[in-house]
Amino acid sequence: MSAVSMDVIVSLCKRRGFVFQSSEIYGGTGSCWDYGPLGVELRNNIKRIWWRDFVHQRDDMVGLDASILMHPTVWKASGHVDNFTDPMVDCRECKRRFRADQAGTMDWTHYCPATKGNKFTIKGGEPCKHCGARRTLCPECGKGELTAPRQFNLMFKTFMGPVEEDAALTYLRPETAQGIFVNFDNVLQATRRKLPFGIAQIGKAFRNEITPGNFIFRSREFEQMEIEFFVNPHDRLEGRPADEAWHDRWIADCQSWFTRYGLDPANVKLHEHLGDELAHYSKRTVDLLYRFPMGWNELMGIANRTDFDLKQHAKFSGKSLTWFDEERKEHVVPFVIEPSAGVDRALLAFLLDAYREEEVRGDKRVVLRFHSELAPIKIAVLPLLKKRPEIVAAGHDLRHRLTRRWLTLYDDTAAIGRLYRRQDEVGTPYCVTVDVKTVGDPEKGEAGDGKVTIRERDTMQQIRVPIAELEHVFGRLLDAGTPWSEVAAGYPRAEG
RNA sequence: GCGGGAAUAGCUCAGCGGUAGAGCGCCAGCCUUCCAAGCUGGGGGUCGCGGGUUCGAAUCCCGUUUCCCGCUCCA
Repeated sequence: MSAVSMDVIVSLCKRRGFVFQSSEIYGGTGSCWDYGPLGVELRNNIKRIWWRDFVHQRDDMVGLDASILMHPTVWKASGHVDNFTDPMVDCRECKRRFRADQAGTMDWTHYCPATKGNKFTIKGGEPCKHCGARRTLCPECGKGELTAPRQFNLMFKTFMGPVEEDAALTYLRPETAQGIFVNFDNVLQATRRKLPFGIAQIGKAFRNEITPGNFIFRSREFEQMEIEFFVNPHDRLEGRPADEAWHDRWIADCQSWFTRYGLDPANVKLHEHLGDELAHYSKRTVDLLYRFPMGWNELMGIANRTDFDLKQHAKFSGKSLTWFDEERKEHVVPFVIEPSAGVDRALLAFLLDAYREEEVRGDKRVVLRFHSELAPIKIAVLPLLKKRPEIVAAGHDLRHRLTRRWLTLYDDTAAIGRLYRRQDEVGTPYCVTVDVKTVGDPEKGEAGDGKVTIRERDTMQQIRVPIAELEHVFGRLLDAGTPWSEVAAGYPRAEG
């Protein structure tokens, strides 16, 4: 289990402006959430580094931003209209709920009239050996009748066109993937790519989940970061079919991405989908699970979708969706490896994993130990004394200079200890403090030394740095990723 | 959908028939030269919503909405 409960995180998120419940003044809704001033920064940081690491810094990836509303046939071709549903039945007695398609094949409990009502558990869809009856009642309790199957379609219907009766019925996309598949040929033509290559997209998706909940873990409107990586299945790589080898590479890359930005490896594990769990299109799917407060749950999935989607769209559209292999002189329908991550789930995992309660001089300190790339605010400029106009002016000046490169905040509304704790609680990695020595004291005829104190969040160590070197120092810390200990070693410690 | 719990200040909660409270946080001022110090003052809630009972309802009753936990489900 994560060390922190969900309630504590939900409360912190609201109090400090990370996440608000949608439409809260109207009573709210558990299936949608709004990101506040800090939440939107955190969220943008996650998306930015994901895009940077998986799109910009690789030479086999390009990006895409497809529209949310698409031609309705897309969803017929993809299988969502037919398959993105779960007919459910409920037992009237024991209230358990089953998927209608599974209820008939489950082991079932039977009170056999031929044996004076003895209780048997009978395999799968088989009849009773004694009386020959087949299951008619609840497979679990054997007593209750089942309700008629109810259809849940998890896609949001909507109408394209202002007059509802005349408008085309379509759907809010339930995944961003299809926008990539239908643009496969466009991207291929526009970028002259060769296999293997990938197309990435970040965007909103919508699902009418039966049971939304667990804060932002499962909501009806969420954002995905998806990659469709196209591979020639006839190629061999590392002695294996290329799609299988690439699948393993992507699993490893995704896992290390999450741990690189802060998730404790002990809180992350892989889950291999077996048999029934596999989606209808998938050859193999591996989930990356995170240890959320409610248990191990899916952070992202990495699926081998084979050539299913491109073939479906070729069939429904009548367009050829192939890549021409110059070496083998043949048209190939690529296989697709799909790493699909949820922005909101990533954000939640990073938040949970960063959260610490520490004891400092007998007081509790709440600190979010975000990776500095994730931290919403990178630097806080704090004056030690706010009644000295020179200090305040110097602080504002620093703030404006630094914020050209890093999101920086100025705060002078409390004593320094409280200001530090406020920044700790939202994960700001560095604070810069301006004091009397910085600006000097004209009354005593003392000149300022032009130095400020930098305080690091996790160690609470402080160093004294000339203002002229601040941008260089933060460049090393925040852009180059130089460890604090190494940077701090070059400057005198300030008293704490 | 089912079962259970809950809804009172920004947060955590007390109050359970008789003028809405505490702690923390927030704001202003005083003080203060580096880790939630102190003092003074302040803002902020028609007690989820709608009915009912009552002289009087945050409190009792009914309904409703939302949230949480469990079942179920999850590309």
